[in-house]
Amino acid sequence: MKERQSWRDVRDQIQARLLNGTYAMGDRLPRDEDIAAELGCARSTVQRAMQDLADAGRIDRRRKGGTQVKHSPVTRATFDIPLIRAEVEAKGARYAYRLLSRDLGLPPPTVAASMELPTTAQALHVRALHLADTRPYVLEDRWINPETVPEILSVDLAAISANEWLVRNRPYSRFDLAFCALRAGPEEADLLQIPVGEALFVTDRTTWLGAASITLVRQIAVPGYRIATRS
Amino acid sequence: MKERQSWRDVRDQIQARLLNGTYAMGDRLPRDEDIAAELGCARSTVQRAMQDLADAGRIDRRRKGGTQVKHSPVTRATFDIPLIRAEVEAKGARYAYRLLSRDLGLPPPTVAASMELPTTAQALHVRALHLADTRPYVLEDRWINPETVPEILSVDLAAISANEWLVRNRPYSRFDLAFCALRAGPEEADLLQIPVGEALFVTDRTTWLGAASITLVRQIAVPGYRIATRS
DNA sequence: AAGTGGTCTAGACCACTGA
DNA sequence: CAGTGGTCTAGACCACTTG
Repeated sequence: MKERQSWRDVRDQIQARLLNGTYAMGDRLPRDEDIAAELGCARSTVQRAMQDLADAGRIDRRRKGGTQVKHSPVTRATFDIPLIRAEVEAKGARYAYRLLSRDLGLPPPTVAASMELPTTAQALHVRALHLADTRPYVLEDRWINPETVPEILSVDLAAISANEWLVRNRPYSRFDLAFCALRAGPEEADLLQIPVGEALFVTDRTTWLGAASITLVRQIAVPGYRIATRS
Repeated sequence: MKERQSWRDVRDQIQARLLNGTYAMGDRLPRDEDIAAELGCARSTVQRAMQDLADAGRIDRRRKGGTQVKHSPVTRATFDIPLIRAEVEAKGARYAYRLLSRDLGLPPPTVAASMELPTTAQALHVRALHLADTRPYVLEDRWINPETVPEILSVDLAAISANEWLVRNRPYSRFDLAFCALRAGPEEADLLQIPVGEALFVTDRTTWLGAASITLVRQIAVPGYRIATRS
């Protein structure tokens, strides 16, 4: 008779109560132990379910203070950011890559600051174009920290993209990511073969190995590019 | 002497091995039980740590198949999407809201399809402007399913934004979210008080209550808008 | 059929924090 | 200082998947 309950079942039951108003906004929920007794499972199962709801931003939990329904639930969304090669191939197109430039030099102050480089430190500046079926797809502008990744200086970046080399050879421990929109200037328009003034989707990323920056990259996608939560 | 280990400690130790090459790409890791014995903790602690690494897209786990280091780690990023009011106020600006239009009518086919509405079903169409210190900040174009949320028809949407009313009165159980970039046409330019052709950051969201759609909304932000992973 | 991850349980103790 | 969430442990059994 007694059904076995997974923590996901418990979470769904509690979520149903959040939705149907049994637990309304601002309410304090019963103690985990009481809910466990009511639902006929162990307290740790309730705890796991509650942790999930808290991670999703729907409840607040505090020791001694108990569990409360949030007044303004935060919307928290997770995106998978694929390798560009994988993304292109998933669309059934042929992936190609073209190195535009590769120079060792002094990065601009904003870049140096984002990567936490000394002001006198040089970095490897790489510009490249990713193509889908010979049509431009993403324009990439990257700085690489040669202190963290000295091997990169001897890699043939015309043969393999910096992105893929890094992913395969230098796993990161942490990264920052941001999205914004950018108006195409003459240079972007020329390289992406689009009219000046088109709206472009931009991804900025900095990756770190411990406290040391690995690379900072701006990827500029063609008009129409779109990124969605994974279903 | 024996330190107590949290699953986060265990995760960090395993991650260190992924970074320093002890476990290289494609390698198979020892069984959870062996790692637990080696690190001096319970198997469930290792299991929790491994689950976290798997969630982050760095390892693959299969029953009987064991745990393997991924060849192409997936980058998985989490964003907090705030209420616009909260976002504006967090920047120290005064939030205001202006209703532009409110009509019951037949949504265009793309909207009806996204919301899974019957082709003959009417929906509430709301257009509104969010302002920061009297300057336009976000332009919102929204369709609301009156089957799911009949009360919305009698709400004074000039007094409270549909967004906030929904958040406070009709929690969702699921949502889809997508980002893209859009070139400002004459209408957006006029309403946001910007030049035609500026690049705008667009957020599209559909929310659901169970299998029924609640609302579909497109939010168009002023130039310079940026969204970043939470640190 | 056997090996490995997935999860639950019961109990214990810890760590906050509000009264 | 007492109440509540946070986490660990040891053991058990389940579920998948590979050989």
